[in-house]
Amino acid sequence: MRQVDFEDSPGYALKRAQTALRAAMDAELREHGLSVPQYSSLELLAQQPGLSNAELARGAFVTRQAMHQLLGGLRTAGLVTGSGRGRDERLSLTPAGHERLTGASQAVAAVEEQMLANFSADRRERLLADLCALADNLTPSVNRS
Amino acid sequence: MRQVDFEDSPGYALKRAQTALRAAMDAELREHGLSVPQYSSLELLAQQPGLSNAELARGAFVTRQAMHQLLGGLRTAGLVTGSGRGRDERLSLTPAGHERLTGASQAVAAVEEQMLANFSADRRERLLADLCALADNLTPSVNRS
DNA sequence: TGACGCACGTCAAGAGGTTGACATACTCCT
DNA sequence: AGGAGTATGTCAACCTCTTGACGTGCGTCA
Repeated sequence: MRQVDFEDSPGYALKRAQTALRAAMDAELREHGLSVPQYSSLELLAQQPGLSNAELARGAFVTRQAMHQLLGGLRTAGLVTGSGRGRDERLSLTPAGHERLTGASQAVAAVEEQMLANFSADRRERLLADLCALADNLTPSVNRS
Repeated sequence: MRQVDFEDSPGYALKRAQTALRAAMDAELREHGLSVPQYSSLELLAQQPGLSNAELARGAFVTRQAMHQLLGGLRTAGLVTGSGRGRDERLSLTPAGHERLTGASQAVAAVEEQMLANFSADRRERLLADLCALADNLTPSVNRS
């Protein structure tokens, strides 16, 4: 039972790679007490403090609603805090959030390194550019500010 | 508000591309009355008739249980049928299943073509190989039969 | 042959996400 | 200034997939 030919489908390969990455990240992050979406939110907030709920949701590729309840968990865990009320609340990481993130971030970096094993710097750069091109080709409606 | 630097993360780019592809496929397949997992199952079965529930589940990157109930829908829709009982049931597409798939398959091919717009044959081939390498690097435990 | 391990099919329960809806606030356009 | 369109926060209901568990059939090894 070997693959036939749909392995040649870029869509299938994309899904396969993403699924594998997700599983690997999930396994590593579990030891840090974080889920993948939680980690993503923390990383996003660390690099772009002051984001709102909706902005964070877009960055993590989930709906506002999903991010809303996800943030609830991160708040009660003391990893994320926010200043401002309602619509213009600006979110940021707590010291505990930063600390938790550093460990998790290293673990994720290790996973990415494993994923890119044997990839030269050139190849990595080219792959990154290609992936961005794929996404851009599929979302032409995005406004160019 | 432009991306900072985590856009350089291959993991993030991968997720972004996969999310965009999923959304585009979902929009196209909706017009054919199929969800993405349903289409994936049909495509898988068309290329590898005689698969079992569990094999199909692995190919579609979901659990046996999810595939089980997914198949329920496809069966009642008359798109999939099976011969054999219980454990060694062999699944295959009905004529209606094949017909439904051909239309959907064209739509998906169009989406993939859009995704790969401006990609030369060389670049496509290289990208495909790279994606497979990513997945393989993350799943070293896979047996080589 | 009997026991162990393992994959499968399947049922039930739970977590996590999405869609839908509503009220509010900001922006643009006339 | 006013009104339409749009983005946001938030509540509720729903849906899909996962995790957990159970019984069963098949292979392997002592």
